[in-house]
Amino acid sequence: MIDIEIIRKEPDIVKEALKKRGTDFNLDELIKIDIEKRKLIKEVETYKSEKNGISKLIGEYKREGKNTDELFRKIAGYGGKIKELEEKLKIKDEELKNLMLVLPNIPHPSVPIGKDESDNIEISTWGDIKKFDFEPLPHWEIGKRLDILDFERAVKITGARFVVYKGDGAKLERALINFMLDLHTSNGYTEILPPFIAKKESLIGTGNLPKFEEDLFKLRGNEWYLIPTAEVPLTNLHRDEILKEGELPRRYVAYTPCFRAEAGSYGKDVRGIIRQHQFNKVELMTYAHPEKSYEELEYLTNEAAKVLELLELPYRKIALSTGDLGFSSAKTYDLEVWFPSQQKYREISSCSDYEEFQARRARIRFKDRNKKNRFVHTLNGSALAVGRTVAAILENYQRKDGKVIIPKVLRDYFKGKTYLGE
RNA sequence: GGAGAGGUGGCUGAGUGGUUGAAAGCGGCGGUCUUGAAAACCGUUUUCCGGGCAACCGGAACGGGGGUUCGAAUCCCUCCCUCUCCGCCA
Repeated sequence: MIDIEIIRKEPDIVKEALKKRGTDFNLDELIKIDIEKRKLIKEVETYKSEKNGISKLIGEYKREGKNTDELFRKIAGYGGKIKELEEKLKIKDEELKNLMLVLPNIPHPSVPIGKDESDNIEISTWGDIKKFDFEPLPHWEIGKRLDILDFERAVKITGARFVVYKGDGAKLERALINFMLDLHTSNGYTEILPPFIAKKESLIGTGNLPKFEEDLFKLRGNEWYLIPTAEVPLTNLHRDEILKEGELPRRYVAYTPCFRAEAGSYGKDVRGIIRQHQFNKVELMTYAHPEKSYEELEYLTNEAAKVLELLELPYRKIALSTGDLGFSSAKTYDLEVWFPSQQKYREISSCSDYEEFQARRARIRFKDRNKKNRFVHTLNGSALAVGRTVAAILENYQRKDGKVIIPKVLRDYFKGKTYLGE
């Protein structure tokens, strides 16, 4: 949620932001409703104030044993009038809230303006793209050949877009999770193992609801959802809390599986483990001081990139354009890892600064030096999506003889073994 | 699944239908004292909304929603949640 004060005082900033995003949103309608709402508040509060005054007098008169008939005559009409106005106000208030919840965040000025992902800007690249003297196989072929990924049986158990990891495949997944957690916890992130189910309010807090319900797996009527990312429990860890200024930044890391309905992604990435209904991810999340927010975004993105560098996987860092930016985000960097079989970089991490957009929705504040309650800034980023990391390792570390080398930093987790599936 | 207890401010915990936004204690913050700290003492300390440059004024909130009443933390209804015991269980 953005600050309604900005809409009131500088609606053009918001309109400009919506235009940059290519979002169709009737801001004037929202402004109209806000004005009507405030008018109703004024009215109803005037009546209430008068009524409260008389009510208080009744109390005093009774205590002093005075006659209260006159006061009762005076107060008679107020109840109905107030009730009527309050009903109107409630409707207006709900209308306004519903609109505020589907209004996207304002992009940071540094975000490149563009209509979609084709306007994203490459910031940097890292690592040498390996030249193969043979045709590199896609990761699903390698997985099958080594007997570490089993798609057929996953279909039998559940259906499409699921996978069974087996033997060294399962071990690689587990090793990566441990490797990532070990790295981040030694760099100031506190490890959290949260619930993998979240309630509606939590998903409203992060911005997944009410707008993107179709992306989620819902359980038990309207109450529970499988988390689409650890961002949801991590951001709601401090929902409705007022933190101390000195406690910022608070940095958390969590491993969780992520569940996504992937509605509308039908022809995309149907093969392999790039796009699954369930995948593992290690997520970084920071509650930052507003003044340190963008510094923190760089720190967090670097932390994610470090994983790729230690795994010696070539990647590039891109800045998402306004047209590609997520609903809640003010600025996002994506890290994309090189996939030899596709001759393409593919997203493996997304690091975003939400500024106070989520904090406002989830009421996460801190008390500053002047004892004022202010909203924190929230940030998060994948570090990394584990399934995609497995895919990238299989493809980048494959050899002509069919063997796949285990990245050096993971060998300890494999008791010093050099190749997968042996 | 069965039985019971309870939801009040950062925490513990009082609360009579009428100056109770709420006693008291703890904690936090500021100060006095001290070389410094502790202790002691004094003061201060919920949040949101509307209006105002501001001082401030008004409204709202004692799990959520509804009701009774001129007036509800206090009475009634309903939903939710938490805890304890028994059963079952990783």
